[in-house]
Amino acid sequence: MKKVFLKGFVKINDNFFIRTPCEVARDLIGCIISLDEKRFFEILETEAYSENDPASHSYKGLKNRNKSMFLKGGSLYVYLIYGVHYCLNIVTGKEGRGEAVLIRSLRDLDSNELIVGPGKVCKYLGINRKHDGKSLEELKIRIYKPTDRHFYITSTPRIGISKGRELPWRFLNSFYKNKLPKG
DNA sequence: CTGCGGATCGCCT
DNA sequence: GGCGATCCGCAGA
Repeated sequence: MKKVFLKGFVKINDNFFIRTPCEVARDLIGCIISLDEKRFFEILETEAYSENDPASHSYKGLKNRNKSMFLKGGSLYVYLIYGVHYCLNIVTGKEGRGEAVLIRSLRDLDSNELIVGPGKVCKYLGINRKHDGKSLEELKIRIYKPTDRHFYITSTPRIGISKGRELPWRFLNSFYKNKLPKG
């Protein structure tokens, strides 16, 4: 049992994801995520995407490829990028909003290893197309929130996009700033 | 029906 | 810093 990591953390409640993607993305920094209650990861870096946002997959409305992004908050939107890597998003807001938060990097609480980049995040967590459209609840994925923050949060433009650069919708734990991509 | 391009990564120079 | 890998939904014809 690695529950020792959860001292000072509480399980998030159902309404956590029923907020704007920016609020959720910011609030996820410093949270602990676990798929199996064996391995625990601190979320270091996230990005917010919304429907009225040219960088977002939901920008042009509901399509077959982005339909999971329009599910209710707490659902997963997992897509394959460049035919090679998966990217993990957690949907926010009410059903039909087309908003989500991309998980960009983690810290393995066992090894202290940093897992930097959304493709690597999915590789480490074992996230793939089978997770797309499922909810955190049905997958038994737990997220815990710190009761007190002991770090600062930086926001920057998002990584790897051509449109929507002016929006500071990337959030990261300032302590790891120089180990993460520049914004 | 076809061609394009993407919320990336790792290896090469 | 540049490029190739490798998939597939969608825009355009």
